[in-house]
Amino acid sequence: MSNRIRTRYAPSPTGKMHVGNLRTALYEYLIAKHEGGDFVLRIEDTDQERYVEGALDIIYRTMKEAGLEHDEGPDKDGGFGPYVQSERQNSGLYLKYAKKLVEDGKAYYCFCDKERLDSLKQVVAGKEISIYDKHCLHLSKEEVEENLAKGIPYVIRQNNPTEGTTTFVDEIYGEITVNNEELDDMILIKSDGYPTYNFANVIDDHLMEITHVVRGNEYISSSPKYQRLYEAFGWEPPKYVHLPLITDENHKKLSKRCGHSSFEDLVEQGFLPEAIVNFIALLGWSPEGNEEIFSLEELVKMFDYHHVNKSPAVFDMVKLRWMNGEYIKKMDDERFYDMAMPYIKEVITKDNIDLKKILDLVKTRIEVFPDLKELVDFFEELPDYDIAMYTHKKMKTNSENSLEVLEELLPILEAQDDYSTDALHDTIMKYIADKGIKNGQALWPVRTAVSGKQMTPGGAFEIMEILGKDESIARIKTGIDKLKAAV
RNA sequence: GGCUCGUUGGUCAAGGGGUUAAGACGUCGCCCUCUCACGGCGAAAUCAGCGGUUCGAUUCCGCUACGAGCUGCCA
Repeated sequence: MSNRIRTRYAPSPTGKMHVGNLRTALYEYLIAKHEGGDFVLRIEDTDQERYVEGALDIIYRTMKEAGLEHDEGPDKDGGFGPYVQSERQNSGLYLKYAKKLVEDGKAYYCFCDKERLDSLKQVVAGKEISIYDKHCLHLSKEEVEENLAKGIPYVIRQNNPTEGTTTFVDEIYGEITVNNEELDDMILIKSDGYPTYNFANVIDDHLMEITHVVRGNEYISSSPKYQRLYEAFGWEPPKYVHLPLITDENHKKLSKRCGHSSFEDLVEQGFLPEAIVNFIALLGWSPEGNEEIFSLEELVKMFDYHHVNKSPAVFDMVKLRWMNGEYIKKMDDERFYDMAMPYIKEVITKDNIDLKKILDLVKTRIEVFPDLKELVDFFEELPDYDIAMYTHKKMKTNSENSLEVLEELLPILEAQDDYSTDALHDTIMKYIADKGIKNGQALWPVRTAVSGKQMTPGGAFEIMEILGKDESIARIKTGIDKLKAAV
């Protein structure tokens, strides 16, 4: 075997891609690419019951969007195919290896039916558990042959010792030892002839020469059994890298219900793939310096799995939002316009307005695209605002002096045709200087009149430029009317 | 219940016998400013608890508590 590093991402086609799985895929990719190795995609579809139509497309699409390009996979033969377990199964591959274990006494046929298995179950602490009692291990070779000949459904189970201990080494958690009496005789081949994940994964990882098995923490307690499988075959076990769990804010496993458990959900909520990737890379791992914003290429350069954390990490949406905002701010304008346009069109339907200028205003003010809608809706239509908004202590404005300013400014603005930000700036600042007032005393009422909002992206000049002369004047007149009616 | 793993501010985390216990998000304050942001500056906030080892434990060991995972013919 060569020293070339090979990792694999081995999802089941059962639906959307969970962020925990995506992080696993990411780390597998990073481990391989950091060393110039191979990243393999293998589809584990041995459970036909859970197969979901279209799930395969989701896997391909998600990996593509996340930038995790695989070197080998169902669509890219690298000489270790097939890369789909159901196809591998067709050649009788798994059964062949299972039979080899049977011959060596490391596995055995089991003909126990559901009723007998159920009778083995017991309820402990409110949970149903069952440990197989090795009943069929004691069948004679003749009895087994006879049952097989009769066509009685069977499974093949691993034959684990009941004494002694089994130890395996995890790159993150170190040496882990368990008593063999804890090892259940897990099923290797199901009665439908398909292998279980537990078995197929060992066979395929070995056959595909996977050097680093990276997977979630939940497999750690099964690993001693895999270890025994490798030993039974006389194969060298891979390096194990078990990753800490990602939890929700309540420290519970991320569930489908929380709305941000899958890559798809996140994208739908307006998050950028590269921000998601960047964020999850930092869940359970941290680089050496103080930087936190990294491209995939940079992650490849810096990633070192030896620094992966042992403890679970909370998936913090607030920080993800911040990070997404950072990506938006750095995004080049064209891509930003493209991505933001569908959202702004939801709230602004008039066509005599420069949407790109509005988007420029909003770029540093949103963390996620849908945020922009409520920021810019006033461009579409002046809200029916309360004139209390004209009163601002710090600006030293109130209804009376706001009305005065607007009435004085109205003819000046009506006389002006150049509504560029610069021109507006010059004329209004001149008015302010001549009158000898603070900037805010004029600018606050004007901004309020043209926007009808307390807070706006951009100031009075920018808003008026975008609105244009007619609409600006109309809104100022509306402001004057509102104020007159109240004074 | 059993087994396994984990526990540094609210969150992500660095550090690993002697440190003022990094940094980031968030929070709060100040500056900038026509508002909101951006940007800049600053502050509050952490070693789960108890024992042990040691001149000295956040760091090593043990126990407890809490959390999580596994205990499927799911992966």
